[in-house]
Amino acid sequence: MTELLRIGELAAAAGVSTRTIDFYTSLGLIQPAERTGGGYRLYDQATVEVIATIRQLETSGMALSDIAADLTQAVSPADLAATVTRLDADLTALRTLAETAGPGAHSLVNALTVRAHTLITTAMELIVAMPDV
Amino acid sequence: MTELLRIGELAAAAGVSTRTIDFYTSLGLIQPAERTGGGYRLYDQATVEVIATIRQLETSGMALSDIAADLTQAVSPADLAATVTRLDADLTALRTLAETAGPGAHSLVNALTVRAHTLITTAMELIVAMPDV
DNA sequence: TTGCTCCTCACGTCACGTGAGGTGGC
DNA sequence: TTGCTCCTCACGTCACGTGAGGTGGC
Repeated sequence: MTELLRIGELAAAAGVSTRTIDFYTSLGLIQPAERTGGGYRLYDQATVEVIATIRQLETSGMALSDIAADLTQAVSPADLAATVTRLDADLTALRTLAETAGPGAHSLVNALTVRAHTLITTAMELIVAMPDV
Repeated sequence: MTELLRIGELAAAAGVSTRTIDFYTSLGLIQPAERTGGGYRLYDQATVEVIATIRQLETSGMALSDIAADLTQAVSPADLAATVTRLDADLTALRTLAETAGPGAHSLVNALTVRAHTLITTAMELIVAMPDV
C-alpha cells in the first residue's frame, strides 16, 4: 500500500537536495527500503519524517554522527517512558534551582530551556506525523 | 577588592589561549572591565566563570553568536519560570502521546527527549557554576 | 531520446579558532 | 632587555554539504 519513493521524489517531499539524500544515506542516517534491479534506491515514505527530525536535531547542535548513532538504536515504549520520566524529574529540579540563579544565569538558562522545548514540540509533531510506522 | 586580570592571567585561569580570549572579546562574548593607559585589557575575575559557561554552551551545540545574543539579554526570574512551565506542560502531553507512537517513532522521540534532557542538565550545571554573577 | 539515478573525487562554505609579525607598554 | 600585550591579516581545521562528470537504468 505504501508507495516507495525514488531519491528525487524523497528530496522534493523532504525539501532538501538529492545530494543531501545521497549524503545522509552514505552516513547511515537514512536507508532505502529496497533497490530496483538497476540499483535505484527506493525509500519508505516515513523517511520524510526522519529527515525532518534530523534537520531539527542538527539545528539543536547535534553532530550527524551522533544522530546516526541514536537512529540505529532500538528503543522500547518502556525505554521512552523512562527517558521522559528522567527529563521530568530534572525539570522539577531545575524549577527549584532556578530560584537560586544569579542574574547572569537567567538568560542562558532560559535560552537552553526554550531549546529543549523546541525539541519536545518536534517530538510531539513526529508522533502525530508517523503513527503507523 | 576584586583584582583585575590581564589577558595572559585570564587565559591561564580559564584554561584557554590568549588568542581565544582575544577572539571572544572581539565577538562581544566577554568584555574587559577597563583598559590601562597603554591599552592593556583588564578583565573582571568573574569572566573566568563566563568563559567556562561559554565552553559548556558551545559543547551543547550553541553557536557563539547565539550565546553572545543571550548573554546580552535581560530575562527576569518570572520569564524563566514561565518558560519552564511551558516545557513542563508539553512534557506531560508528550508522555500521554508517546503511548500512541508507532514503533518507528520511538527511537526518534527518544533521541529528541535525551537531547532536551542534555540541555536541561547543562542549564542546571550553569546555575550552580555561576550563582553570583 | 530524455530525464533520472548511481558513484566518486574534489571543491565550497561556514564556524571556530590560531599563527605570525610588527608595535608599543611594563 | 625581557616578556607581555595590542591589532590585523591570513591560514588551518573540521563538519556539512555540493559540483561535476562519466555511467547505466527508465
